[in-house]
Amino acid sequence: MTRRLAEVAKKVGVSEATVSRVLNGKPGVSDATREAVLTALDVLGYERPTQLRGDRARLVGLVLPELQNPIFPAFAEVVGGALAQQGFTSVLCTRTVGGVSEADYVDLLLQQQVSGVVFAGGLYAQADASHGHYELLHERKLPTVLVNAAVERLDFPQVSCDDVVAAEMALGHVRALGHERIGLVLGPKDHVPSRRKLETFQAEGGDPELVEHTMFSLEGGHAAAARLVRRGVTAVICASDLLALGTVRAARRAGLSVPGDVSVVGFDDSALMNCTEPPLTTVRQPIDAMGRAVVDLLVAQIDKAVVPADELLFEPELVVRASTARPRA
Amino acid sequence: MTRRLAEVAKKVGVSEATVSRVLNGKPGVSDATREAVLTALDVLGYERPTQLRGDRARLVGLVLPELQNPIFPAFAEVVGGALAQQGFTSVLCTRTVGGVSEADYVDLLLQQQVSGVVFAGGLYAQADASHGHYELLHERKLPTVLVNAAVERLDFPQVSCDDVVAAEMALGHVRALGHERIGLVLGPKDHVPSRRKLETFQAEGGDPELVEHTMFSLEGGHAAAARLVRRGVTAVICASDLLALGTVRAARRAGLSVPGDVSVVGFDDSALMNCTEPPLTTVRQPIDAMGRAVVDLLVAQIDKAVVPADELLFEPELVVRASTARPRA
DNA sequence: TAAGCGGTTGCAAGGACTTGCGTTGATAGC
DNA sequence: GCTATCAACGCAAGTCCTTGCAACCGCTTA
Repeated sequence: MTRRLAEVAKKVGVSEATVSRVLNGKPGVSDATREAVLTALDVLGYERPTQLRGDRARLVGLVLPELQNPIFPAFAEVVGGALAQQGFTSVLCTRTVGGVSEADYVDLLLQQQVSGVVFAGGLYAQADASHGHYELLHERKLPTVLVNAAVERLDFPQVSCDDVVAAEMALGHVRALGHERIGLVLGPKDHVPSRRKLETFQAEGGDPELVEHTMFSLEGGHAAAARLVRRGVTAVICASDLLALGTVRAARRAGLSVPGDVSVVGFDDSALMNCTEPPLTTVRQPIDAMGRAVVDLLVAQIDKAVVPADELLFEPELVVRASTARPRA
Repeated sequence: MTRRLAEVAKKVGVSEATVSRVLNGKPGVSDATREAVLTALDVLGYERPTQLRGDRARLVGLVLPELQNPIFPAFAEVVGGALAQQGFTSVLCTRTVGGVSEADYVDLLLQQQVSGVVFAGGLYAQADASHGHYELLHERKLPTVLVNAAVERLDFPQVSCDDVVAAEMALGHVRALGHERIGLVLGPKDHVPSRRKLETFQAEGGDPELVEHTMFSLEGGHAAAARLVRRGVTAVICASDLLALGTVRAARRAGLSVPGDVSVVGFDDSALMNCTEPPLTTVRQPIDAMGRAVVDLLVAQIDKAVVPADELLFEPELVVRASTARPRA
């Protein structure tokens, strides 16, 4: 970058002093000259100083694990919209196959000078995964909010859907219908919300033999539920709607009808779940309220307010549709 | 920023020379010292030079209009995954209610020094909207690919699903079943893919009286289809799966069955459309192939290759499920 | 133990950038 | 037509940053 000022000055036909003033936003330069200098800077391939790029860089990182499950795009829309109203722009980062790790995204977001970061259903949810990058955020004092999981050691504010209540609701619903042999399809073993649902399931007397862990996808649900169906469950509670749809498919593949032979309960109430066959009974996460809480917590931190590193628990809501019914007598 | 080097040097306990070397990425500094200097820089609130932020800033902007329609998150996953394999990180930008405009996103992405931009179903699709920001991209010679629309005046490479073939397939399918009174539910009037479908519909002898424009949402489809149903159509072709689901709902609200009384054809074949009631007959966009083509075109541009500003047309595929049938005699 | 060697760091000269001040030129007022 | 005024800009001194060179340190080798 030797002789940057000299080169630009020569190109524009002004003195180095003038170029220097433009680059530092100093007064005493006409608009026309300022514009000419900046243009020459771009033409010559130099980078403009940050403050001249307009300081609209009010960016917030939004880190999601995937986009397949419709709950994540839906959540991104809620949070993105609420942030936009506060004058922030959200940058959506998704881990994809063969893609970028969460730690990489944290590096990236730090480099981009984001004002804050929101993690939803990310690695942090997996208790066994590396947490080094969270500590990095903590050191840098970057405003952060975690959604639907807990990292106990770190002091981040958290927003979650109450998994205990969710599991109780689902279990209570199918038991009230008369089911006794009830299966549970969960995400990976180190996924905290799944772990919490499992604990509640067992505390409420659910059969630990009828619990399956799998990946969060329709196919994963299919495989896990197939095992449960073979063991004669009459109801299956799932940790996501996609798992529930996989469960419906597994039951049908086994020649059973839903809800005639097997009742299925989902979790999330993501979009279109009232258009499915059968319309899915599910436990709704209040993502609107949660999203707004996330943004409030984040903006408060950005405004230097002291935010307690508590976990805000939101009450889910049971949405009864047509995938659950009384068991066959 | 007076005495930056001196201040940092004093804090770390080294000479200004060493700090200078670190800031310029020069060799001859131990890793420990380098780290200490960078940490001090952060602590003192100075900004790291761009090249030290890891030159992994191989960012690509991915601008989508919304995330409600599952086709957009799906597309984002395909493109994001393919980009990740090439070592790029995608930044997903979504316009949301009360949110950021496409022009704002372009500014933002330029500021973040992205390597390229992909627009899908964005403003550019709307022929009447402002295109100033596309010209800006063109001036800066920033690699850009447009998906599913045309901006004739600008020389951007484009990747699209062939709307002519899509409309012919859908129309041919319902006509082969014996339908004659066929409605068409499209997006906004200035949405280019909708416009192309309309032209094909008319060229193939479709009735212009049975065409409705609406917003791209389930509710929009419901409202538009309700008007068509009142006019006695026996089949409805829709410009997206969400519109099709809205159409199914409108038909049922009118006391008609699908496909018994009304056949419905969607467009996109987004996820879960085989789980709906009824499973939706739809025209599949080959988003995998399209996504890979987008990435190829973009990476070629980034690698300074000359890419023709053509429109690559991808053939859609008719997926017949259970929302279409012969009309009642 | 001393010499050799490679990696790390400070010194200081030289170069790049900044800034106070003076000059220029345009405009307006007398 | 003359001059006061002021914005815009260049000059050059001063400040800050960069870099070649040499000193230093720890390690290996004779």
